[in-house]
Amino acid sequence: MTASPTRDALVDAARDLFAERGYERTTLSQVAGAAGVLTGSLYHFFPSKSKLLEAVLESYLGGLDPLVMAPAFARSDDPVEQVFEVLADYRGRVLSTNFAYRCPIGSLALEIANEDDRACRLVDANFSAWKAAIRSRFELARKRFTKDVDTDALAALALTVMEGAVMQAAVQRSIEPFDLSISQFRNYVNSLMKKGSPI
Amino acid sequence: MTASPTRDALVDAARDLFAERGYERTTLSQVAGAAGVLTGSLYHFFPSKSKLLEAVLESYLGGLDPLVMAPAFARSDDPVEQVFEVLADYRGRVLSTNFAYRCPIGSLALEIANEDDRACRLVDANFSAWKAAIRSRFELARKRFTKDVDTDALAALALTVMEGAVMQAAVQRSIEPFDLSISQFRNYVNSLMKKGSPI
DNA sequence: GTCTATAGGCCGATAGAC
DNA sequence: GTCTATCGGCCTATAGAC
Repeated sequence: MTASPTRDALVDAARDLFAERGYERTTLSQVAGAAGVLTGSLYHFFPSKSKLLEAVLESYLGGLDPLVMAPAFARSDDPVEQVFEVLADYRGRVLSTNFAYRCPIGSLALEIANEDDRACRLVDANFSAWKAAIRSRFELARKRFTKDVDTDALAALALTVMEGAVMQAAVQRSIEPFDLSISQFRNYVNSLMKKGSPI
Repeated sequence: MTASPTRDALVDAARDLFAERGYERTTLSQVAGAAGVLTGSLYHFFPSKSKLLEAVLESYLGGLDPLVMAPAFARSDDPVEQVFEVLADYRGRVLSTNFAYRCPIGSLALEIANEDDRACRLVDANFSAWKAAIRSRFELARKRFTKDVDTDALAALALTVMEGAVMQAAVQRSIEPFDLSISQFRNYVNSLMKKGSPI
């Protein structure tokens, strides 16, 4: 809401700590400390830990297009390939964190489901926006599919595959299950496309 | 290890509470209370909360075949259909819990990753056993696939799809993203099989 | 093996000076 | 808006009687 450097620093710190350690394990004094203030100041901006979580989820929503989609889309002119560039970026996050990466939205989703309705709705908004961005790519490629493709279902599967693949890579501390899953998804998308217009 | 009614009750209670509320949100007095004892007794069997978590994950491992795979496998003689019966059971859990169901192993995976090495390895063991059971079904159907199918990759994708689909259903409080994802997975598996031997 | 009782610490949140 | 100081509570874990 308000543009305040302290507020921004608090949200940034909370976002990083929630992603690294989870919501419940992160204490407000850790958040305040990482932002360079004390908890008294934190409560000036956020009346509760839960409201801070909502601000973090809103920040993810705002960062989706500029930080997740746009950089991947920029690396290819082929809309279908753009989808796989997004997935390739997740692969890069898994590797660059030495398999510590977990999707922060997915992790929060499972941690707070049935506990925090407002936050859950914001997770839903993040998922919906993610799928809408991916779906738009498949829509652009509609002419190259052999049949009428359900781009809604394809986008849901893309998110499903990303979440499941990232989760398995983290547990196994190996990129193998990620690559196996994505390669199968690619096979499937290829199977839907006319020959001569491979991805 | 030791067969003790109290110990069993503690593990059962912990399993249910961890699944419902997560590991961090569950307190040991809740676990003890649900098992009908006090925390002093809990510490007779488990020297720490982390060791109780390990016992829970071992109990999931022991329950995988009799509770997850066998009932689904029993409903069909077709090994490929058996895979989809397993997924259908997850669908049933999502619906019967009014969308509160989240895969307890996947939830623990994301909650404890990078926090508890021993527990993480047990999550890995659960995932590996799940994939091995599914892979064995695809192996039994090997003759019906058109090409040499990578059953390892297919099993990894099956777990990926289950985890991602269950997660989305919980967030969206709707079965739609689950069904969309599974229907796409079924399309893919069908596309790998010889015509005249559909699932 | 189960109990009572409690240690010791950290947490979310608040009050109020500046 | 940021600080100091602290409340009240709950947590994991322990000690020791029975």
